[in-house]
Amino acid sequence: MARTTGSHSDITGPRIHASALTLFARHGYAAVSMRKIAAEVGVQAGALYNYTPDKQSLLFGLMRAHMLDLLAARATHDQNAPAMTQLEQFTRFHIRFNLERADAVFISYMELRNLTPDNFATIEDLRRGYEDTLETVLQRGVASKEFDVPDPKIATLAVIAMLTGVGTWYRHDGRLSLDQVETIYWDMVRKAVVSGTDQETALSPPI
Amino acid sequence: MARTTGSHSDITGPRIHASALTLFARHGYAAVSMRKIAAEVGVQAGALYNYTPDKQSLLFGLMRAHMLDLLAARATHDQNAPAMTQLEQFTRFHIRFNLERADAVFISYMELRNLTPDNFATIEDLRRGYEDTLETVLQRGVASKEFDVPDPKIATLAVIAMLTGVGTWYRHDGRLSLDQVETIYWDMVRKAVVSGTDQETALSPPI
DNA sequence: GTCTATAGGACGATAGAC
DNA sequence: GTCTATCGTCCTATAGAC
Repeated sequence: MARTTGSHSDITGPRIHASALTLFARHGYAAVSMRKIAAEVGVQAGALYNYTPDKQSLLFGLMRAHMLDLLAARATHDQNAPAMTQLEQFTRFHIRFNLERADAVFISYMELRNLTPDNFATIEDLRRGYEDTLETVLQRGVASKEFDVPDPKIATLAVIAMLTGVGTWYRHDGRLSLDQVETIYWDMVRKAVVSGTDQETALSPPI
Repeated sequence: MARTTGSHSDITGPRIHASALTLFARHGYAAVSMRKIAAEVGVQAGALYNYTPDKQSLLFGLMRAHMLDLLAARATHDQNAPAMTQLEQFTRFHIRFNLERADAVFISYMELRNLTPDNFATIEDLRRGYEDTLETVLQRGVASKEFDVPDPKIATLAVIAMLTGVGTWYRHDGRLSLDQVETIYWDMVRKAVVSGTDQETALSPPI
């Protein structure tokens, strides 16, 4: 340690991404300077430009990598299981995956407005692809009569918003284990999409 | 119009708040300079300091005013109605109020990290006060057996996250009216907090 | 690949004229 | 109450030495 010059390409790149991720999540993209990222990594600001053409590309790269990770993990799930099984899997997966990557999730939501239009469109496409995997499950559950939702698209957005919200309050040293949290949310998600108890269910009467 | 100097205290103050609200929501607090706010208002940057001691106070004032508005509107609701009635009222109120103030809602959530610690604590207290009004409804509904939720605190956060999420996609010229959206969400909220249909309800067995 | 140095500009906030 | 002018600082990105 304590060397002040030399070649470090193998480790500097990942360290830049890790530091940028943490700092962007904590203070916001616009509030974090390239100098601060460099200081966290332990290099001078100019050295960052060996790894990224500019600050915008650094943000976009972090968000894109996160979305691709999310889609890749989601793609491993069985898409032929019963809709109820798939919905539980999605619920538990979304909570757990997002809590494990709280910084990336936070950035991918909060910093959308700091993307250039092209980059924004790319991230939005990826996000919509993820949402579509849930919407498909809900549609199939409606078709099989496992679920009863008046509007699968809105139900998709509602479920994802509810689950993503866990990230705003969950603490690993809190009173509930991750599994308990998953179970509580799964209970609410399941009830929300199945048939109601016939009290004032005025929506989507059977045709 | 087109006068370049003079006294405008009656209108400049509100215009500064309105411009700051819009710009902060669109680009983020850190990305908006005092010069840009001044340009939007139609004054020079120095003039802003007749109305706010600094940029931080401007942000804090917007967030505080929004939270006080929210709490004042919520305080007008009947707190002795049946829990089911109160929950429907909260659901529709939260969606409608937040959609009518999309910029303020967005800022009050996204810019928390740009508040000084003292200001952050103040806003957090106000936010918790609002959440408590819903948690109280859920607790009363559990006591009266109208609701069946294993953890009212988590259900509170889950419901609020789900409802606030409407702001990320709702457009006034979209395919659904505000009332339709409220009804769809109320259907999901109601079902999520009442008793399930006895399939795998392993949580909180009756004592 | 990292350094130092710097170009060229924007930033928050203040001072003093009117 | 608003203006012009400015202080001192910070910014992104680049150039050239090693």
